Formats: sequence, C-alpha cells, structure tokens
Amino acid sequence: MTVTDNMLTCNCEGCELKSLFFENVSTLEIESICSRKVEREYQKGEIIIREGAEIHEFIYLKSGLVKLYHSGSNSREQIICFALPLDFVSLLSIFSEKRYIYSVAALEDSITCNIKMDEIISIATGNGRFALSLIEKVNKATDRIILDFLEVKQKRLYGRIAYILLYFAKSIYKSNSFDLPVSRKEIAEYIGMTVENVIRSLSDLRKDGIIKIFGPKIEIVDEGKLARIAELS
Amino acid sequence: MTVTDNMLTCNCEGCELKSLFFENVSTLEIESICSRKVEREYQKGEIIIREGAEIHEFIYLKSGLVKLYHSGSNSREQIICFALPLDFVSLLSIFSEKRYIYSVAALEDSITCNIKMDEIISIATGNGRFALSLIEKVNKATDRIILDFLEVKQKRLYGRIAYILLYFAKSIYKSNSFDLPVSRKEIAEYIGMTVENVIRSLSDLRKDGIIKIFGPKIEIVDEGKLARIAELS
DNA sequence: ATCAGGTTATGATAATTATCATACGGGAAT
DNA sequence: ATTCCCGTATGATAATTATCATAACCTGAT
Repeated sequence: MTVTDNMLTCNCEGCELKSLFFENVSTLEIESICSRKVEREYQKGEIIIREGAEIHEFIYLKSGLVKLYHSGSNSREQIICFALPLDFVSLLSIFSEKRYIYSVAALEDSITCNIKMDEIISIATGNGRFALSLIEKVNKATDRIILDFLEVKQKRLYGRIAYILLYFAKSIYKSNSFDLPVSRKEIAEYIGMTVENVIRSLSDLRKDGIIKIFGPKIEIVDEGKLARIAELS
Repeated sequence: MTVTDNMLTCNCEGCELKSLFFENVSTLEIESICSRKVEREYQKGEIIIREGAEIHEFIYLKSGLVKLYHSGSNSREQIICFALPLDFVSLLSIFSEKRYIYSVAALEDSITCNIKMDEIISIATGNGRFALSLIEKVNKATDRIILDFLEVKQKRLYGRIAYILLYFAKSIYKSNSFDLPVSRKEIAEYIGMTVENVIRSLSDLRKDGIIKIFGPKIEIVDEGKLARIAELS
C-alpha cells in the first residue's frame, strides 16, 4: 500500500466523487477536508480494511474494485458484496461500531480517499443536510446488499452462477466479455456453495455453449439463456 | 388497525423509547413531535407496512413483535428479520427510497408510533447530532441483519433450525419455553428451506429429546445439545 | 531447477434437501 | 353439520449439493 502526497496527485476540485458525496458541504469545509485527507493506493489482492481493526477513518473508493467479506469465527470466509467507486464501501457500520466487522480487499488496483472520522463527524454535527445525505448513502448501500442476498438465496446453484456472471457483465464491466476479477473460490464464498460445484457449473455452462472460458476471461455467448437460468433458478 | 387519540393514551414524557431515539433533540422539538405523532395498534397478523407503498411516515415499534419480509416478483415471500421495539424497524431504506422495498407485519399485537417524515427530516436538517444518532441506528439494524444472514447462510438445515430456536429463546423471549410466534412456513421463509423439512427437523429434535413441542409451545430441553447443533451446522 | 502450495478441473459417491403424495386436525364460512 | 382451506405431519423418491480423491497447471520460494 502506498500513501500518496496530496499535493501532487489529488485535486479535490476535479474529483467527481466530491460533488456526489459532499453535497451540502460548504467550499470552506471541503477545502479543509481536502488538505488533510490521505489517498492510498492498493494493488490487486491487498487488504484495505481488516476485520476487527479500530475505525479511525472514513474511507471511500476513488477507483478500482473491492470485495467486502466476513471471516466468521472458525468458518471459511464469506463475501458480503463487491463494490465499485460509487458504492461508498466504507459507509457500512462505521458510525455504529468501534471496530470493523468485516474486511475489504482490492480485487483490482484501487485508490481510496481517507478522511479522519473526527472530521466527518464534526461536519455532520454542524450540518444536518450532509448528515442526511450520509444516511441516504448508507441506506442505499445496505439495501442493495440485503436485496442481493435475498435474490441469491432463492436461487439454486446454476441460478446463482448465472446471476453472478450477469452481475459482473452488467453492473461491473458493462460488457459480455470480461476477465473474472475473482477466483472460483471467491465466487463460492459469495454464493454460498463449494468451489467444486462452482467450477463444475461453469464447465457445464461452457459445454452447453452458453459461455466461453479462456483462462480468466469469460465471454457470455447466449445472454438470453443465461438470464433464463438465473431467473428459473 | 386502530388509530389512537394521542391525548388519551400516549404520553411521550413516559416513553422510554423517546430518550433512546430522540437523544440530542430539544424538549421543544420533542413536544412538537409528540403533539403531531399518531399511534397505531395492530393485531397479530395485520400488515403494518406494505411493500411498494409510498413512504410518508417514520414508524417505530413501541411494543409487540414484527417480521420484515420481501415478496420477490414471482417467488414466495422471504423473511428478512424479526424485530422487537428497540430494533427500530422502519429505519431500513426510508431515507433512500420513495417506496418501501419490504413489508412489515405484526407477529404479536403491536403498537407503532408514527411521525411524518417531513418532521424528522426537518429536525435532522437542523440538528446534526440527531441525524448522526439516526445513522448509528440505521447502521446497527442493518449490520445485525447482514450478520444474521451470514450466520444462517453457513449452516445447514438442522443448524439453521437450532439457530432460530435459540434466537427466539435468547433474543426474543428470554426463556427456554415459549410460544412460537411464527408458523413452520414462516420459519422456512426465514431460513430459506422448505416447510416439510422445517417440520421434519423439528420432529427429529423432538424425537431426540432436545426440544418438546406442545402445539405452538416450544420447550428447549437440552440447550447445550441444541447449541452444538447450531454451531456444527 | 525443483519443490510446495494454491487454483482449476473432473469423477465417484455420500449426504442433504426438495418434491410429491397422503393424511389428519382445526377453524372459518356456508 | 358439512365443506373447504390451511397448517402440521410423515413417507417415498428424486434432485441437488457436498465430500473425497485425483490430476494438471501455474506461481513463488528456496
């Protein structure tokens, strides 16, 4: 992980996230935030947030792709969700807990913008509109997670595989051809099945000519069929 | 559903939820809320919030027990969670959506306190501390839901049944003997299994002498064994 | 270069869960 | 009282998924 000098690389003025995120915050306050924020770069695979660590910073994703996951006491890891920049990954639980109840890791090279929690809290305390916009974003993020959980839960193996493939194609890469950013094991950790069955069902989809697999690259050949599999479980 | 006259039954002064919920709100503001709030009574089985309905009110549970559930497009209902008064059921999604994305129904006779959204928003706008306390509560509620989802997800049928029985005993009724507030079907909708298998596994637990079943009444006889089943899936 | 460990892959088999069928009892409506 | 519907209950069977075993391949470490 690399800490980057603000002065050189980050210009909040041109940050398209700023306006989305810090709406209702005065220019003065934004400048104050900007001068004291820290930007961090993570390479694919690096851990951004470690479950159990104390929460000191408000972190949001500027670029990249991450996974949120939970390491239950003795069991294997479970992936909660994937998140792109606009999903504001760090919102979850930071206002209610002293320590993180989940971890975040980079699935692709990622850059975060980190602001001291004190600063966010102090701004929110004096600025109800900003606080409300925070609530709205927290809500959106968690609603999404819960609805996706329900969606996946009601499907069976093949439906879940089809669902996640379409999710990557539609929501993440906006293309029917993409490099899978996760291992088969991680897919298994997300949909709650075993690695072997994930691999098997991908192979089956390939044998049926619905997808093509070239190493890490996936190509959805018959989107209609895949969508039907996702729907009909 | 019965709308109750404020003057007669509701005294905000004695409401133990007020202090928890409206911390950081001035006495004046509380009085304003109190005079305009509406209290509603629901009988067991009645629907409190209907998925798809417009969100106009901020609703919290004063007494009773409810279930939150989601009716996916074509599929069967899925129960998201159960909630007691202090779980502040209505927080979920109300600040991010125009319409409810889930329903709420009373599992036991319940009373809600309803406040116009406008009023909450206007207070939060002018009072960052209150807004922050709202965020905290939204976070707590959704964290709980997500963690429980993960917990249930990693278990198998018997583990899930054991888990929910212990949940009712520990979190809801604080007793190893209680009337199940839900049907077998509703348990199935929560743990994501079929009714038949829920019934079967309850029967098996009974045959093994771990629980007793008298009609709707459940008695946990061997809590240790049940806890082990819940742990070991 | 070689070894260890992890990921992908496939098969055989066991375990788990769903589906279908049937039955019984209770409550609501006629 | 009778009928219908719903919830509970149980069994038989089919479908789905997990587990175990094995192997090929790749990558990082020594």
